[in-house]
Amino acid sequence: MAADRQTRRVVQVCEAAGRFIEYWGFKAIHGRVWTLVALRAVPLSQTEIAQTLGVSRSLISGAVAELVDYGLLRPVGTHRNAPYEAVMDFWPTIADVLRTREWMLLEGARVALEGAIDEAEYAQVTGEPVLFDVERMKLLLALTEVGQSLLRILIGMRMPRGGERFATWLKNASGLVGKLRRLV
Amino acid sequence: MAADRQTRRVVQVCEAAGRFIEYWGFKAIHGRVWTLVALRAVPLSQTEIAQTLGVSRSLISGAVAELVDYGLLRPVGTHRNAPYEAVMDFWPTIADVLRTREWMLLEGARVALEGAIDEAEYAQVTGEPVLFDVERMKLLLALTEVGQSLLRILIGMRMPRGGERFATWLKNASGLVGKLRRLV
DNA sequence: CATCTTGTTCATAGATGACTGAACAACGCG
DNA sequence: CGCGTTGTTCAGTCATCTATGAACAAGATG
Repeated sequence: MAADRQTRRVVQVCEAAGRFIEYWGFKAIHGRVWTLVALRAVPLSQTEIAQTLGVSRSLISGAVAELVDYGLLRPVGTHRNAPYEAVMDFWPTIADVLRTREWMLLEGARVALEGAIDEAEYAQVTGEPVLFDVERMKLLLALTEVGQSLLRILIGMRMPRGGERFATWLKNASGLVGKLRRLV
Repeated sequence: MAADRQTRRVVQVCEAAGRFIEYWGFKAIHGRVWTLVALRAVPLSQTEIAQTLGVSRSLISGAVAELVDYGLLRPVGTHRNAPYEAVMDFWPTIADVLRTREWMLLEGARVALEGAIDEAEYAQVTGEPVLFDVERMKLLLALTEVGQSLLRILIGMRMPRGGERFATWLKNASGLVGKLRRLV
């Protein structure tokens, strides 16, 4: 049946999206669920999602709750079993993840580096043996700071307001990449 | 003892680097080992690395072999137990990882999307019911293409040749981030 | 009210991956 | 040639994470 063929193709897309997003700190199931709901023309119930993706309802239950929490899925209607639709402008969520997780990682490295540099320079003045390369530590420190600058820029990127946000944002991003090519 | 204090600080840096790099497709142990060897002023034997980081020699053996394979560590001397020094310009390795892994992920998504779009458009012409939103599929397809353009740019970024490559590259990157801020 | 469907919770199975320790191999050195 | 040191290999442990199915709760529907 033609509908089956369409569904099979889209499930393949969902799985590709899941694999992709798995690298970016989310779970694969998040990518699969969001993609399916985003691409399906009508709002979907959890049972439909589970059947289409071929996984258990319990797995979907948790994943949907988390996606709603992230602001990437939204129930359409108020009653208990309201079906879900996808929120298309996912940039705020990405930015949030960048802010919390990646920032913490960089900040942790930066603080540790500063501590190590202080310790080594203290040894330098007191004439004790310096075991580590202070120059390189300072280079790595500068690297974390460049990373944090870059993160700040990405976090600050605003989604355009108004109707078809995602399409507009995509056009923006595309133009930006073009300019970037000329810079490099 | 002062040397102990320095070492403890640096091990903290190694652990922070490990946590950070874990998000980027490498193993945490790679980050820890490379950072330690990079920051230590003299080449290190595997035994020293294991003792300093507080892990088994077997773990270090595998990690070092992989890092040498990546081109991030290099034995200094030719004899069997030659100690290791760090290769500082790691950009070629990052670019390689981006090329292989991230590219494959994007490419998989792109191919799956094209298949799904074809299937849906075929249903459209034959007058069969179209279950999915072709417009959104095309938007996601455009997104993968923007992603691939960005990847191509990053992969193409060349490390400067000559003496202190890492410092120069860092300066380049820093300037680039500054320009990027003005673009956004 | 009884029943059916839908979503949630939880204990658990299964897979994956990091890490260890012991056994082993390859030297350098007395 | 033994002996000690260093690196490698491998089986097995432990923790983590995904996913399941059964039991349960909350409505809808008859």
